[in-house]
Amino acid sequence: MTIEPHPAAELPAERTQARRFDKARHAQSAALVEDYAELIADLLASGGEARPTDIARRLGVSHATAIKAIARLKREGLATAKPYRGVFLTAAGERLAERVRLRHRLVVDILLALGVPAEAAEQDAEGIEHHVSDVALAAFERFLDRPR
Amino acid sequence: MTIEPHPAAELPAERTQARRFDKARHAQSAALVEDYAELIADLLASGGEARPTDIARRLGVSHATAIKAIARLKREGLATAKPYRGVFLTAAGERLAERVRLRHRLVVDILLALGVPAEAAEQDAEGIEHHVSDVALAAFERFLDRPR
DNA sequence: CGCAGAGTGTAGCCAAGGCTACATCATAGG
DNA sequence: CCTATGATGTAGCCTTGGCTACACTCTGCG
Repeated sequence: MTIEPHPAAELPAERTQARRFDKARHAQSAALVEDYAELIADLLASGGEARPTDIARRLGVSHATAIKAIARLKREGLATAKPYRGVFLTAAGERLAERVRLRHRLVVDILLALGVPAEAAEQDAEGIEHHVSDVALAAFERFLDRPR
Repeated sequence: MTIEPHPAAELPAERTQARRFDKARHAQSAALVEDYAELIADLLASGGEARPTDIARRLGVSHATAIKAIARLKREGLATAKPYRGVFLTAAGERLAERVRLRHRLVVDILLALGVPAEAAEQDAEGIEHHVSDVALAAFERFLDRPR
């Protein structure tokens, strides 16, 4: 019975921890949009075209799943797509993609700097990047700039 | 092997990337179980008791949600709980909790070593820890052991 | 020119992980 | 001892992100 059921006894530590988990859950929701934006930007840059099937194949999901996600990007004003034409990013979408791309690189570089093998670094970065705060990113940059 | 829609055109890079996303999605699913196991272990260690309501409050979810998750832990052989008694961990559950605890600490320590402020380190670790591979953890350990 | 087949889109299903609302249990105080 | 109240458990709903199945376009080639 460590916990008081009373009102005033709300431990701040408890609330802090709860808020942390809450943020982590929210980050998880943003991750999908970020991944799509980054991938679409990548496809547009390299191949010149971003088609739902390509996106789906790269992400390892069905094309239907990709199309649903693309619809979400459109709803959020990040992408545009007319039926049977490719997908494109709005200005906001490109800004997001760029931020994500930079963050991804930075996370990979940090992992490499810590001695993580390249393949593992790429793999882990895919999951980690969505949970790195701006504050941490800034720290990463400082760390890489000023080498050991 | 999975289904090739068209034989020769399957780029390995594409499959590699798809597999990475797939792993990240799987990690996300394991995260919930890990968080609960760690928290239950923590409550048992400090308070001596892990009650659904406490768990829910700490994680910032409703007690019903916590109870559902606890049921999952039971299904997976990680926890035991009899109605209206607290929750306990099986041997497997404790092993998991211990691994998670160590990993959490290691991630926080790495973030601190990189110059991330303490509060941000704790926050970010909550999300990051579930995506750090064993290979990366080993690298983190080496990095911390041999100080710059 | 027309059509086969790949690409695209739609519909409907599922599981997971949230929630609220309600019902049941356990227990501490009066 | 018995009841009020907080803790616990159950039911049912919602949303998200997967999937398959099916229908519709587009287009290159015969």
